[in-house]
Amino acid sequence: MSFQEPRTRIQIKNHRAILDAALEVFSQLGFGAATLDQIAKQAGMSKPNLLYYFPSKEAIYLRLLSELLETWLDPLKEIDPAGDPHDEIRKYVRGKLSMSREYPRESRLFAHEIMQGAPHLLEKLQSDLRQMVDEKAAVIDAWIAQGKIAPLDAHHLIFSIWSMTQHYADFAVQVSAVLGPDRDAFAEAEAHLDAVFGRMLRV
Amino acid sequence: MSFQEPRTRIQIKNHRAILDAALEVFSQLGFGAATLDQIAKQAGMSKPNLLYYFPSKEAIYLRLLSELLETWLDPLKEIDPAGDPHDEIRKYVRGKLSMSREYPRESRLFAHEIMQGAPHLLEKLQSDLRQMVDEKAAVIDAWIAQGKIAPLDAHHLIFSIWSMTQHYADFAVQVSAVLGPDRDAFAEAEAHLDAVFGRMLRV
DNA sequence: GGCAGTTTTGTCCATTCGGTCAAGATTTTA
DNA sequence: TAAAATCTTGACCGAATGGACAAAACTGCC
Repeated sequence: MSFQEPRTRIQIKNHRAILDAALEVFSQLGFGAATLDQIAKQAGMSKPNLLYYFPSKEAIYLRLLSELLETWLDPLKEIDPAGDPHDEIRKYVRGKLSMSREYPRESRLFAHEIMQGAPHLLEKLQSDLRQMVDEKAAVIDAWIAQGKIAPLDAHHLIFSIWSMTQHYADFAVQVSAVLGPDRDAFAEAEAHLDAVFGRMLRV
Repeated sequence: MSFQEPRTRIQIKNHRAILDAALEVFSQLGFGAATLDQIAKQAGMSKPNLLYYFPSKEAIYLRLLSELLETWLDPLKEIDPAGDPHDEIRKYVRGKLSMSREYPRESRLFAHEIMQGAPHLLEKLQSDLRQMVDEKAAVIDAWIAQGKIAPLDAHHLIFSIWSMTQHYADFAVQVSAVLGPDRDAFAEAEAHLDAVFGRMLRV
């Protein structure tokens, strides 16, 4: 038996432990290379017990993905067409960078899924994500038409924000290898990205 | 028996076929999730035959990685301290974007390795890569000190170039899902990045 | 304290994994 | 053309994998 909705105290605790452990393992190895034994060990329980709460490895993965996509889109939704263009975009950049710092595992899980061709997510990307991006790109285009920010391709501007911010989560190992152990990558990144987007958007 | 250096015509052909097939499979699934059967099938030969040319799965992977790192660093090496700062940096950006377009599999292979903690590459990153980046960052800092380009953190500027260009290879599926099938992501990216770095570097 | 329901795990299973080996097929060489 | 060297593969191995199952341990309730 497995559970659509955890009810008892124990179920809630173990559900959380499993999803957290699975996030840890999947985000490092990707779906294919991760094993149930690793996840069970990380969650501090036996493999059969883990399968008492979730019907399969894929079910755990899908649960993580579906929870993730919403969280991932939230900062984009908050871009306010009525706000100050520079503030709104820089707020979005800061929000995405914060997510890379606070939720690097989620970022890497997402990156693994995309790099493998997004087998479980492609449809959502083509519908939900595309619609949201188109909508916000239209807002940016309107700001450009009003001369409030510099003329840039709105879709690619969004890609640039995604890539520069997620880089600090997905490639954290490389970043710290290059910067050395004494520099605070995220603190520096915040100042850097503030400067970069300030220059980029100024008319 | 396996071969340090392929000699005969057949060895050369099969070596190439195996490395190409392995690149295809590893770049999509990462090392752990890829299987020798998949690689052998992709290379059009039996698994034992594949293992006649390489001693192990890891040996194939390591060969790919070691060839890759040099290729990957080459464009950075070509930044010329004596050249025009704007030209040199924009040439580098264009070079990296071209590599994402022409060698997306190599880009994704590298990304997989880094995201898993760079188990086979960490030392090289901390020595070779770090040294090369420090060297070129010093060149950029000198340009900034001379007032030739805008004052930005040189290391993070390099990270920004890496992330924005590699994004079009590593997240190609997402990019095309968002842009739709009719837009040419790479052509647009070239114009976009030209505009972005033009604005970013202008004093 | 005892009973029903819940939670946990030891044991097992079929499949797939990376890799071996010996025998056969093919190519090269003399 | 025939021996020598190279190339190829079917059959196989032990280990690890995702998952099944039934028995045991634990929990909450009367």
